[in-house]
Amino acid sequence: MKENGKVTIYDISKKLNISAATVSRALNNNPKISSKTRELVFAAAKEMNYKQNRLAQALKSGKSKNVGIIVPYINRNFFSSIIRGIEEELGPHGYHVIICQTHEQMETEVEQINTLLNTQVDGIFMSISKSTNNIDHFKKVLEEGKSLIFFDRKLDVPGVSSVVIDDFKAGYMATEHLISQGCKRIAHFAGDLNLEIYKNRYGGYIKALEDNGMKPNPDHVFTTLSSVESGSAAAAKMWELKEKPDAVFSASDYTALGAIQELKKLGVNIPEDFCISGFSNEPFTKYMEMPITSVDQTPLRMGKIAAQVFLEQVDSTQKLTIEKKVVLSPELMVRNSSDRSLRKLAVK
Amino acid sequence: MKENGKVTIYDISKKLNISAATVSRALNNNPKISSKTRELVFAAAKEMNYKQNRLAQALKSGKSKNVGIIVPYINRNFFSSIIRGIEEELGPHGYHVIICQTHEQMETEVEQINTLLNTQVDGIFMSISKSTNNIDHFKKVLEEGKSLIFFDRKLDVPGVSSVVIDDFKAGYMATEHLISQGCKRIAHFAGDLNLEIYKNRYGGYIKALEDNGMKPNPDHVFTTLSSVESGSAAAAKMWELKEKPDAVFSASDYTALGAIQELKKLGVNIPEDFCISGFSNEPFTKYMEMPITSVDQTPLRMGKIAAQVFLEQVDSTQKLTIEKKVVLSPELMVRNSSDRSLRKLAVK
DNA sequence: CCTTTCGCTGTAATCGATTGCACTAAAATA
DNA sequence: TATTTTAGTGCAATCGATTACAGCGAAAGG
Repeated sequence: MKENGKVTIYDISKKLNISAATVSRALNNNPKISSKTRELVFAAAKEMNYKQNRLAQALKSGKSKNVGIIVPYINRNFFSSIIRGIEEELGPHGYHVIICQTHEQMETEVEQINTLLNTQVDGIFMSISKSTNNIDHFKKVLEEGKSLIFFDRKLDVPGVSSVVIDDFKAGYMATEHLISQGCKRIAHFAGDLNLEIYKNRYGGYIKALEDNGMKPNPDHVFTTLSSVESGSAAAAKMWELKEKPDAVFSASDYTALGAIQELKKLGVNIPEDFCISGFSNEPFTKYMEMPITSVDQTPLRMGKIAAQVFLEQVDSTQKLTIEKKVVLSPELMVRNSSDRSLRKLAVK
Repeated sequence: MKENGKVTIYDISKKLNISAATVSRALNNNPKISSKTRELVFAAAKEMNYKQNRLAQALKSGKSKNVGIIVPYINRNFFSSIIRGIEEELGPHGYHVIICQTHEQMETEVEQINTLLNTQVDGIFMSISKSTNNIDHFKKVLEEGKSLIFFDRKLDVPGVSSVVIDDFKAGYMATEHLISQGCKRIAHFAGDLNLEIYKNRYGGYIKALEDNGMKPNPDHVFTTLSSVESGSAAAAKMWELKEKPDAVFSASDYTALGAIQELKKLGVNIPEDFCISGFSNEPFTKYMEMPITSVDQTPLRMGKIAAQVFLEQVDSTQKLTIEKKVVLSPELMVRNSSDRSLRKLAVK
């Protein structure tokens, strides 16, 4: 009782002179147990401060009620918001979330998956690392009968569900918005085009131009890393062009910020002479003196929906692999960096 | 072998016609096993794709190799960075981190602690919620022989280690910096003074004033919530004073930002007429057009050190409760919102 | 040649909870 | 009264890995 905080059903059974099986059944509200016994057991359990050992239960049942989440880095607003969404949706169902980071290394990713499987998680949520180019480790998860769910960054693996935003549409929306502001020569700061998400943003950008009768200009597309420095460098290069763009759709908020800083130095008026849209709706975008237009990926919602997909899968009795692909609609947050209507109103 | 991805040491023992005990010993490199057998076992394990079941091992050993982390919200840069630090330090030692959120509710906090204990975590890291006013649930953790470590927001509980920054010193440093910039009437935007951290920041502020021969003025202290709105409201009120302050040390970056926005509206020149320092070094502070001076709490380091304290405790064979209190030094990030030296140089 | 020692392996219990099956008494039915 | 239900419990195996203890064969010592 006072030993080490370790009270088991055996301790209860001894005290009550009944079998451990009866105690277990009583605690689980098994209808075969008389209400009298049940009450005795509950009273004793409370008095002795009994706590169920979830490890033992997990071992017996084969369900640990733990899920793993693997992301490149935890402390990125986008990822931590998704994690929050998953936790909030799964917590009430008795699940705990175990967090892992890959640091963008596929090697680490493989390792993390292995140890999560060893730990007997009931499922794995993840966003693949930039360097991931092989899907064997994902297949292993499925072979063990666990569900695997990709969010945001994914690869096509049969049997794996995914929750992503429509990056193509996002690119399209952002570009079209810039067009609606009267911009005629729209540039693009692209990310790593090997990643599906960046490819799609780029694709949406191109399509929006074409649909509006504008000819995409390869000189207006700059490959960048997701950093402020990379953004200002690209902006500087962009401004050396003979035919200068009058807007940029950036696949990252950081490059958008870098561009703004650089263009201000160059004396460009935003949004009068140049409009900018970023991507991700990072917290800082709305706090700037010149708030930055950006695409919100609704990470909290993404996390919650990924969790719901998982719950559907574990609840379903059918063993056959269900594969669900959810594509969420992004939301364009129009702000000063691209909103000319505010200025026009002010002029009136 | 192909059943359900479930290969156990028994499967290996059958295939090799040896006992499971031998397999277990071989896998654990027990010196009593002949190297010949060991090699056979390793070969078979690899071939059959054996994976150790950490649940079973945890149940037997009483060590789950899991730790819990409880924070108000995961998706706050400060907390997610601490979590990252803990994960990076503990991961290589074979630990997994389980994340929980309290949403600032003590009731949830108690619940989370209970389920973490049920899950047999080896230790718990946490930052208490704002509403926590009772320490019974913390005592329970110690009674079960698990180590408990507070980071940042703590309460004094015997036997509980903690890793915090020196908020008093931080308040002192920030205030003294403002004084060094020539400010004479320094205000303070305080947080909830029931929390130790805010009380200490306030204390450091007062002491710095006194040490510099300035008389603290109660009218210059405003209680705020950690939000932009609260900051601008406080700034507006502040500007109604007859004796207007010429600087503010804000206990939150968000209120600092709100103040900057409000003061700009009022036509105040920063930092020429008014200096501002925030607190937490939120990512946005350095991205602003007017980057905000702020106190960096070095959350990554805080997480890593908390993890080290934990490791020391589990490694120590002595059962006696070790209690370690680590106080880290904050770092003041001086930026434009309070740095007049830049302007003076420019004038020259 | 017999006994002791050492090296290696097997047996069985254990961690804590769950559950199919068997069993006992009381209640219902014939 | 004899027999069948039924309600309520207990027994024992199980999940997978670990480990104290026992045991066995071979080499070493007497």
